[in-house]
Amino acid sequence: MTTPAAARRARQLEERRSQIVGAARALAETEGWDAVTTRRLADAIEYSQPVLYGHFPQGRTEIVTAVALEGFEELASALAPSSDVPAASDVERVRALVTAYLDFAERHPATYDAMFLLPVLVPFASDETPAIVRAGFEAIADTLRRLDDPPADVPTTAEVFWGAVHGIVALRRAGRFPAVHQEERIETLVRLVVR
Amino acid sequence: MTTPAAARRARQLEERRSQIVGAARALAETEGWDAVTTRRLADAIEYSQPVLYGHFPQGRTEIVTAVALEGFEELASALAPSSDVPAASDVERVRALVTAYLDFAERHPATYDAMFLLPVLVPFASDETPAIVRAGFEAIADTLRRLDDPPADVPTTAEVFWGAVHGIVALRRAGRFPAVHQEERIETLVRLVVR
DNA sequence: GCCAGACTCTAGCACTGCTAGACAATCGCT
DNA sequence: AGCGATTGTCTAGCAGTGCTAGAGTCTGGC
Repeated sequence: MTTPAAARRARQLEERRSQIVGAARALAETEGWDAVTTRRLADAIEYSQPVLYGHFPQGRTEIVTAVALEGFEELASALAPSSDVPAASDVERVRALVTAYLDFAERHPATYDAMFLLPVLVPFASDETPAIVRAGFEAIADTLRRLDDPPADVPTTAEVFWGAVHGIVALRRAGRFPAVHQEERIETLVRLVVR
Repeated sequence: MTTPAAARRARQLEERRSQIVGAARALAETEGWDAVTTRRLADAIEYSQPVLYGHFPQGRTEIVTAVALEGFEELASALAPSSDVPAASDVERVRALVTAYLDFAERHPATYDAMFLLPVLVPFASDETPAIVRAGFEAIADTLRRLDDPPADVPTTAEVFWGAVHGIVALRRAGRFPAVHQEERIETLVRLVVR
């Protein structure tokens, strides 16, 4: 019994939901997550604050979560191509993977923070972990599996490798690393995994 | 012209300063940094809020910074022993380093956050970087230099290695890693660096 | 014992996330 | 077409945050 009016309303609701997520992400990328307040989000969508809670009953955290999930989707598609370039060598494939990851983190720093730093309502490392979130991990594991001399324990190696790349992003972003020498770091990391 | 009274006052001031830092750290470790509010800190030292700003003009961030600096001191002494166990093998020394680092992070999670996650008033990767902050990095670099087959570019390798260990801490702490398999991760990481 | 200066507190500002309750627009029905 | 109930939205406000101006008290050196 979905009347046309109800269908239109549902569409408008979905529209506005993605407006909220879009505004949150844009605001976070331009001014940082501290600037993403419920009042500014309400201003951005030209509604009052309580409207936000109609879409996201868990409040601000749930909005951050929505941005994070968008990010996981984009990261997965950014990493996917790296694993199946048939003509490439091991080193080239791993380098492509690392570069794609670091590029994503650098291009969308706030989104990356939502994915890996901020408190978020996604169950990680659990049975209910969304498939999209796993996809990035799988891309890393796949690349490792295709090495000429693959590691004995691929999942653990993938975790450690992922940690290493994330560590570079995190320490770099927090200013703990100098801005220069990023290429050397990439090359060093690649050579740790494949040789 | 320091009168006895002035000397006593200076001592009391120093005393109270470390009370503030101690209270901040204890509160952060037991209830998380969100619980470290200026009001609760004022309660802890039994003074009113403005007193905090007498000691730390830059406010809360400066207090977090003080905790971070304490942490860097402790991390440096935790890592120092690993590099100069003379009878040990490469693998043993690197494993000792990684284990000491991970132990520190696990025992003082909030302090670790202050050091590597939270915004802080320490200039990293600069000429004014405090010596204590550099010390941890030097411990890692030293261990690498003593390998039977040391890497060509020790500083860069130290950065990447540090990033890898930090990545494991960060992803584990944020719940992005499963709680188990930590030993396997350590062993995998050690074997990436020395073989 | 007095008085300047150091010290501390109260009270308040502007902001945060979030929500109860009043109000208005809209929809489905007769 | 117009009624009634539902849905949607807003205003106003709560309790909390970091931080600070200004009033008041206490203390040390003369």
